[in-house]
Amino acid sequence: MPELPEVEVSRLGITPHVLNQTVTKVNIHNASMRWPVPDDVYQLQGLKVTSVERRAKYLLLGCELGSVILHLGMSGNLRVVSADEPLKKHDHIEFILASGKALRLNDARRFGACLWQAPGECHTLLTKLGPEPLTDEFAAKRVYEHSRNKKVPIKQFIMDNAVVVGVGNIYANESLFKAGIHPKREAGKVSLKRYQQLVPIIKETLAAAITQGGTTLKDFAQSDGKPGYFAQQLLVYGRKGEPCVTCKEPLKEIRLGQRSTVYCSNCQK
DNA sequence: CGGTCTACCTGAAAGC
DNA sequence: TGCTTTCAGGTAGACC
Repeated sequence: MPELPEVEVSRLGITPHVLNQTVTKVNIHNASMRWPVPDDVYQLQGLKVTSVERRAKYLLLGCELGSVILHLGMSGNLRVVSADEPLKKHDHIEFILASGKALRLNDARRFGACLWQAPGECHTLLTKLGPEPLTDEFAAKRVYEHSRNKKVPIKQFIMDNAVVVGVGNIYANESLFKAGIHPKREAGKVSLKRYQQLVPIIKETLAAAITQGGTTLKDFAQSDGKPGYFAQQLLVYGRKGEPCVTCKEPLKEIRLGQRSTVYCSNCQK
């Protein structure tokens, strides 16, 4: 999926097309996403989109009757196209805009979601989320304290939404490499000093990826269809066996929580 | 409670 | 060449 940078790039891309636009029609071409898409989503029809926000990897399109919640899963992406453009395979949901354009959610694997949240409500999916990584709430001291007595490997720890949201497999691998921390190290045994290095690195890595338009591996595209360019800056992800950029040792790969984990055994301790 | 594992789904790539 | 297996950006929910 799109990790946080890709979702934020999507938000930035669609906002000028969607914000303050009236949604003339909602088309649900395939309602079987991760959860069935509720008919509530049709409430957006005829209303103006008054906000386009992001919480973790969720996007929220607000109107006076509530908000549509979108999640891109592993393979989802959002595109803004002319409404008369033919649908592509896996274009499951579309929001036709008064401007003549359409916002389309394409998601081959359908791990994504489209849900509804009434005004003043906070969807249960959003209530248990930890701090946003790009805010001051995500601070080394807080993460350090949260990590005490945790035996889980540091990589899985920073991918836990209760610790910090939005850090997925790519950026977890990248951040740990830059911080020189072995991905398997117990979270509870990482010192405050090392969290003080890691936390800013996570923030910088995510921020840089947003600036680059995100990471395009295969599915992800920006809302105008162009790829993101951060993949060119990946130091370890997808580079198993290739030389470490620092010491030239071949990078190793292990599996943690069934996710591919690439690191340098020489530089990461 | 904390920790681990499965399940959801399509399609590209690797393996045979 | 073609069939089979593996793997992929996520994460809720089941299970121990």
